[in-house]
Amino acid sequence: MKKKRISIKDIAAHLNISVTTVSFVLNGKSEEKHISKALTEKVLKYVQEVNYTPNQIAQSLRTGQSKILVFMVEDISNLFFAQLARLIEDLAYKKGYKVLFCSNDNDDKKSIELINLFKDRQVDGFIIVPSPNLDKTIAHLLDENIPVVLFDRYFASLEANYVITNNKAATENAVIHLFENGFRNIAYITIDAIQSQMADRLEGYEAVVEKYNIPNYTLQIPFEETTQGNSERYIKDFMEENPSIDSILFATNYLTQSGLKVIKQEYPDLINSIGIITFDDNELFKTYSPTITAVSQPTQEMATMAMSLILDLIKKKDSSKSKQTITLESSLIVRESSKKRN
Amino acid sequence: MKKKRISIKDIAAHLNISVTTVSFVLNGKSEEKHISKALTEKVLKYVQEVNYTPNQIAQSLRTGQSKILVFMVEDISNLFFAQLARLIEDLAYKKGYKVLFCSNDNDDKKSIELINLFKDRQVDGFIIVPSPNLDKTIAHLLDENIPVVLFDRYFASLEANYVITNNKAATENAVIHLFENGFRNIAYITIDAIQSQMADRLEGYEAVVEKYNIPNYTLQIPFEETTQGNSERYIKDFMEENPSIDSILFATNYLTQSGLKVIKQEYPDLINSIGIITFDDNELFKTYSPTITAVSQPTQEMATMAMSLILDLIKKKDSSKSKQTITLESSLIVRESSKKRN
DNA sequence: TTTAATTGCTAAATCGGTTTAGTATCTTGC
DNA sequence: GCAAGATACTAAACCGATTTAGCAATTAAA
Repeated sequence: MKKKRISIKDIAAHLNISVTTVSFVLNGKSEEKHISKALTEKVLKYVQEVNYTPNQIAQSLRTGQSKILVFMVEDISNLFFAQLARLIEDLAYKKGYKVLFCSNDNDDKKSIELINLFKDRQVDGFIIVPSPNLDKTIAHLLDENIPVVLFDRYFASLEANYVITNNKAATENAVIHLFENGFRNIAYITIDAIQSQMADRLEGYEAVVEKYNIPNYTLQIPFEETTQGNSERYIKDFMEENPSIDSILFATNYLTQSGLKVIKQEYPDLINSIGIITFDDNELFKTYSPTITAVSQPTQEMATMAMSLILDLIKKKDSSKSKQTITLESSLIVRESSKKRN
Repeated sequence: MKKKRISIKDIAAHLNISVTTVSFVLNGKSEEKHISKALTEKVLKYVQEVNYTPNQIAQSLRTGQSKILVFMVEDISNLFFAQLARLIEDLAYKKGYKVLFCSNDNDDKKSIELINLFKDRQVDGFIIVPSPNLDKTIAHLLDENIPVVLFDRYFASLEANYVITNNKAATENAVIHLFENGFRNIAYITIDAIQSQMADRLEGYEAVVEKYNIPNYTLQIPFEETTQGNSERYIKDFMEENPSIDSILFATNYLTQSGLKVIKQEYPDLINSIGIITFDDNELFKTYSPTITAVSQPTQEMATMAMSLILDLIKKKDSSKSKQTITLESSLIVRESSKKRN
């Protein structure tokens, strides 16, 4: 019933030659290894005929290369990461790699566990959206000469390859845009994470607010609270305490969702006048009422650069060389929500 | 510099015992294999000390088990699938499995390629959202006794395990709901796929329309057109040709997005009166204006059942037994968009 | 007291490939 | 005519685990 897979040995046996020869032919080393044209053809023909493909597990064991990459994100069900996952997937498959996706929930313990799991699988490289204190673990990986590219955030303390966006400029532009559209009481709602991407975004906001000498309304929600669905309570209280707010910049897409919910429930009329800018675009924002202005990160380039870096690292196995750091620019997709309306 | 991973051989050498013994101890077979308590302890202690974990590639090669599952969806960047991916991921990791996600774009050729890639990796099981004509390929997998669970759709022609939702009932309920809320010219916008989930949804719509003796407005957009961003043109033309339509049921979440865009652009006032129901809920629908009524599929149960089925199949290696088929019920999340307004 | 069973441990085969280090034959160059 | 080099191919080691078969010493049963 259960016909077992055909192996290289079966092929060798059937053709009455050695497995070595078959292996050489299959790996395109016929010429280099002086396998005759005739025999090469014969092998190739038979391989085709029986539809043989090598067992990658065996290949991996011998070569140490698994042709598997890991893309570790905060949460694969977050649209931003899901979109990136798709882009990375396509790029990787084109290069003969498969991708293991995983979600670390921005949790260090989970990240470390996952990384160890994957090391045991001898994955060829990691593209990691690191949790807050993962620098030590990443450093270990680098010590072991394992290809790693950090993504979306980096560690100032750690010399590593990374692909990020210019988060400070992004929030600066967003706040300036609100200011230029007449908003003067611009709130910034973010999470309390000390991670680079959030620190940079906050810095951008604070810089502009200070420069224009307008009030600083910052709400930093503890990250754990956001995952437990408590963001709305925080935002509600914040808005209650600061009734003068005329606009809000949300630092992440899930905070925007919570914010919109609070506005809908508590201040239904406000949606028509309050300034809103969100991080990370969403197709639905194009038709929302009002349409929502968004900071759009260049996902395609981010994915392309990350893949390019990781493949480079895999190629030259000594990754202790100089590190590459890539910073891409986000763009502000201006829609109705960031302009004075009515 | 590059300190290589420690292997079972190193451990055996250091403790002056055989690799066999170490392997037995590590696999908890000390008792069964009569390894003394003392030696067992010693091995365990040293293993702990050097922080050894077995090379899974080698393990896989020997045992034929990779502890990897494949979750093949249409498009991992589609929120519906991304959410499912996350659920499946969590369930799988809890059971010691990793998950390779991949997107087949509902394309048969791509599906087949992917499946072959994964067979070479000796993955332990497949959870597949199959492309239209994948039945033959799936049948081959079943012949080879490889665990497969179909997901979201199935093949009438194929006896296989699957987890789906009751799509016919879902559209029936949606159309009935619109009817009961006073809508009489209910359009149904779908793709032209002949796949079970779409066929069933269409059937549900047609059944109710016929029963209530109201006009049938069906738009079937070719699937390829949707992926190329041409849905909007189709919808626009459709609405132009059928000005009497007072409500629309969208068969997929991306069609809803296109539909909303057309309404926004071409008939901006219509959004306040037209009846709308979408397949697959989205957090933003809760705050949209109007809030959008959605057919919500029970993602958590779907994931749970799929994992449960696939693990069952893996356990009892002879999967030629009777097939399990699971049909879950969707729920209609009623919001403003499906009621008469103004 | 002898045989059988149990205890404690290990050598070697195996999974399915890749790669190193050959061997044997055939060409060349001089 | 003979050494050197090229040609055509292969045996065996290896990757790192699991597993089978079996050996030697001890204990239990007859």
